[in-house]
Amino acid sequence: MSRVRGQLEGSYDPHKVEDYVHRFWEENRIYYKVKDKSMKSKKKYYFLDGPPYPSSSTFHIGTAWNKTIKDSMIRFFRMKGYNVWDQPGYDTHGLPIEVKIEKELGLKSKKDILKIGIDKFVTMCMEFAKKNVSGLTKGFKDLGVFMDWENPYLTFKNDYIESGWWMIKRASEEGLLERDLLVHHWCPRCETTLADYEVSEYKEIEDPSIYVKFKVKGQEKTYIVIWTTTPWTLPANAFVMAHPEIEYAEIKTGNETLILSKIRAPVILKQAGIEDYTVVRTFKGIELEGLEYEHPLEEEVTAQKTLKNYHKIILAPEAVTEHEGTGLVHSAPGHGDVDFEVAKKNDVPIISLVGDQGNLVEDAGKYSGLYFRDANEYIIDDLKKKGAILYETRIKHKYPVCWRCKTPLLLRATEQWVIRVSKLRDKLIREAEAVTWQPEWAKNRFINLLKNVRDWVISRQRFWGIPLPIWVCKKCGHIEVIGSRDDIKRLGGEVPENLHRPWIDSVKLTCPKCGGEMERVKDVTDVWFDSGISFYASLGYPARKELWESLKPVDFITEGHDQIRGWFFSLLRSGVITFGSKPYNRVLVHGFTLDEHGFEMHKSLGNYVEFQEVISRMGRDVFRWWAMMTTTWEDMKFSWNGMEKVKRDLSIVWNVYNFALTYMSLDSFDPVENTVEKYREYMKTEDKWIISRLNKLIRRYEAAMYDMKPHEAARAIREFIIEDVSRWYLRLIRRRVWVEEDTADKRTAYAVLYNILKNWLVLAAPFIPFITEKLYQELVFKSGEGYESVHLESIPSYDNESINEEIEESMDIAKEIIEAALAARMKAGIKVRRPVKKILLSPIDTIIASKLDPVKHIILEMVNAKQLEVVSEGFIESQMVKSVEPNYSTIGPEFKKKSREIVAVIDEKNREIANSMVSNGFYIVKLGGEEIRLEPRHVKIKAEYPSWLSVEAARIGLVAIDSRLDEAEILEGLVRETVRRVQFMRKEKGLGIEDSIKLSVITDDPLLSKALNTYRDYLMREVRAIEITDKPFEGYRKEWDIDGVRVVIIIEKA
RNA sequence: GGGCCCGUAGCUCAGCCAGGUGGAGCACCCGGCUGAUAACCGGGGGGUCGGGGGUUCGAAUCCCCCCGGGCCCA
Repeated sequence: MSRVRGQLEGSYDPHKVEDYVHRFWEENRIYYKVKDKSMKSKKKYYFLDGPPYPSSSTFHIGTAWNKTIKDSMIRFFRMKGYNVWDQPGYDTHGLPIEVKIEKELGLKSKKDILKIGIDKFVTMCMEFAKKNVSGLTKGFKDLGVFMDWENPYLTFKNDYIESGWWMIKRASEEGLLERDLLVHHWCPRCETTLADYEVSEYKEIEDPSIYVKFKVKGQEKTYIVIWTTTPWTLPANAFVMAHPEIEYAEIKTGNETLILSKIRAPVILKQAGIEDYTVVRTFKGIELEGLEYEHPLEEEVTAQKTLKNYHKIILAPEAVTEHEGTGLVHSAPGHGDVDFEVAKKNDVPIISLVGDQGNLVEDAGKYSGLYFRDANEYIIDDLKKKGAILYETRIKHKYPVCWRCKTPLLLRATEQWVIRVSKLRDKLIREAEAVTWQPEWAKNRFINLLKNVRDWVISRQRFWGIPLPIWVCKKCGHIEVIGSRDDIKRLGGEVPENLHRPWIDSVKLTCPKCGGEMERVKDVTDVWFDSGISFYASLGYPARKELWESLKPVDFITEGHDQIRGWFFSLLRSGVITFGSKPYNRVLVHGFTLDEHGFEMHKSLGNYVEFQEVISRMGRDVFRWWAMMTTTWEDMKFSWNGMEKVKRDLSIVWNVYNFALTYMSLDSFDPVENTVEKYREYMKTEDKWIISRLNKLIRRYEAAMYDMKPHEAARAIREFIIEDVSRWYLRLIRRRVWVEEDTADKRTAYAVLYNILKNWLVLAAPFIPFITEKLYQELVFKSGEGYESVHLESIPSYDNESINEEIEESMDIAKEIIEAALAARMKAGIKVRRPVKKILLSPIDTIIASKLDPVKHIILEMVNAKQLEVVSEGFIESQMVKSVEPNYSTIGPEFKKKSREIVAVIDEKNREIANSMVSNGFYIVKLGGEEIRLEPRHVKIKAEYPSWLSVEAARIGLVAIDSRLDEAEILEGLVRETVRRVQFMRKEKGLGIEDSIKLSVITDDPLLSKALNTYRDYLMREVRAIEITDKPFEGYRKEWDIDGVRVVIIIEKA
């Protein structure tokens, strides 16, 4: 037989609960059972984890939020009957880990790495990643995240690398893969290119700022003026850029003519100390197109032999502004990104005159061998000698430096491998349009990014990453892109045990074209490559096809809004390259975690909070529920205060279940036997009401979860358990469950309470898995029903029939009336324990009166009144008593000496005067035979309710309490005061609620004696007394004062 | 410099999409209740709804500009 027999010890202690639940899950292998159940379903749900980067073994609060959102969603869909794919992942390659290892080993440059050996370096990177992966996994498990932690996808695994190769092969098959010369930031000390996202650090640095004259070809003493802060790029100058719309000026200074921006000219000339000049003419930049010039260093620089053929003005609005410079921009396509783009469009050769270590190359002629920044002074010197400098100064500005060694970077053209993603732009946009985004604005933001999509440079000159699967024939230059380990074998290569560098570097293939030896390109891929392919690579595709075939496409992903440009984009890009379609269907964007004031959390700012501290101060459920209640896609301001609130809420939840358990256990309530259906006919309004509320909750909750608004679901479950159950339903059924006898009414309350509490646990389980498990064990599983774990339950479906709008409306009205009536009682100074005779209600609408019937008993009990009377509109107001006060400021001046007597009359005949003023508008005072007419201006008319009527205005009308107490009410009040005191003493003595007592109440007060007599049975039942006397006996004795009446109470356990 | 998001009571946040007398919790003060009790309920004070302008009979809500914070890009 099943019956409730659970117990909760003490008050809510998150750590005790969570430790217990962790042990329970562990010992009973609950995760595996949940997973087994889920796997039996045919409804697939492919969730894909955005892999965190394991640069440390602990995580940020934001990461905890991220995983909590995922866990809650996964748990919901499992409990909804889906077969959820829940593999977590880690993004393990890349520079950040390389740097950590370099620091650990004290390495300063790329050369140092080569010195100790790539094999040793890469092995250490892998060990470092593994160590942190296991640390992070431990933390996520601790947070209660139910994912497949035994089988995470790790991007450094051979299988994963092989899946990556396949995509590059696909890109190559689609004609998207190319080797190209590209301008990128370069660190001359580390000897490597830096990806855009790595160029993030800037330093205040001093540089020359020079205005240089280039002589216009075929015109005497006429010059265009350019401005630069990097004189070392001048040897590589190819052309000059101008803006077609900007106004330029031709200016005569002495015997020279200068051409530059009209707006900038006065500023620059003033700086240069030239005051005597005339503006010959002004014109639009478009007129400058094609104007040829001579470079002042044509003789010094070897490369200028080629470049001089391109020296002319090219229109390039994207490169020119009027805010600084001269409106004419010197362009060195090998050392500037815009320059590079413009050069390509105009078929200008890309010539870079700086080598790997930052020294100018042979083609730089006179300057070859100089370090690029040192070359500045020599170049300026030469320009001066040639009279090519208009003006020279120095400026301080922000200049990008290497984030590792702080060396100033330079822009340089190098050969890189590129995937021509820009060719896929339209397809990317079309596919992105078909994705469901929450919130809506994320989609717009995403599409806008796609409109400006750029080609993808995938090669990096690094070590710890997926090696580029590209081999080049040393003999004929033929290129082979490898898509798998089998491809290596096919081309006569031997597959190394570890596919990373350096082992893969020594794999030689045989050229299928000429039979020559092929060598691998030394590069690895951009880190974004790794996580972007996770949608299929995590499943082992294409080596193993079935899994991806059966799971595709991804049903749900969620990450922070920085990943709109990051992972969401790289996934889509990879999806379109490989399969020509979007890899995911639904995206939920979440916010960032900021400090209490809305600023970024940073260890250096001192506002960083360790997640471990959150766990130890608040507990896992507290954090989870708090985080899940903040609007998912907005930034979350960290708040201890906010979590305190949630902790309190959880403590209320604990108390609610404790209440239920206490009484149900006491009465051996059998939840299997006593179902809600069985007691439907006994249900009172409050029962039907809470069931209606529950079904509405389920409806709202389910809609929110399917709509990817988990915060709405998390808030809804709070609202229900705190407001509807704890603050209302429980108060209403208290008296029903306190009854000692086994009544249908009590069983009905139990059946309903059990039902809503059990269902609530199931709904809340995805968010707060620990406390719900504990309470489920106590309330449900120990009662001999349900499943082994709450997480094996199914989300209940709602029943429209049970949603009863009429009852909910009635209850809302009842709440209003009760609230107003209690306020009215307070004004009258009558404690709730003392019954009152009557509540008067004067509703604003007759419909309200018609809805009172089902809730009348609730109103009467909560207000402790005997009667509820609906009165007509205006009735309560009509009870008002009018009175007047003399208005001295009018009486005095008008009546002078008679004033005193008139005031006396006003005082004496107050009511009469007031009524006359209201009905006639005046009052005649007879004073010593004289008739004096009092006008309204002489008095202040006041209207007040009589003292026995206490009135409170509510939205639904006026509510009043008739506070005149008869003896009957007084007696009853006295008994309730006595009951209260006995209960207090029982509690003090530590008696259980089921214990019976012997009771003595001794008093001299005749009224109390009478009360005790009259309500003897009631008193005995309330305090579970089996005997009552007015004689003293040995027991727990206490003297009390009940509103001035002395009474001695003695109790003893029977 | 550009795009997107956020700004509401001392604090944390609903309300904004769909315009109609600004809400909740915490904290503070006052009162009550009492076998959920280190809990709970009621009342009170507390607001230029970031600032300014516009649309409208009416704006926290819609539009524009500015300020502060966040993300992404240049």
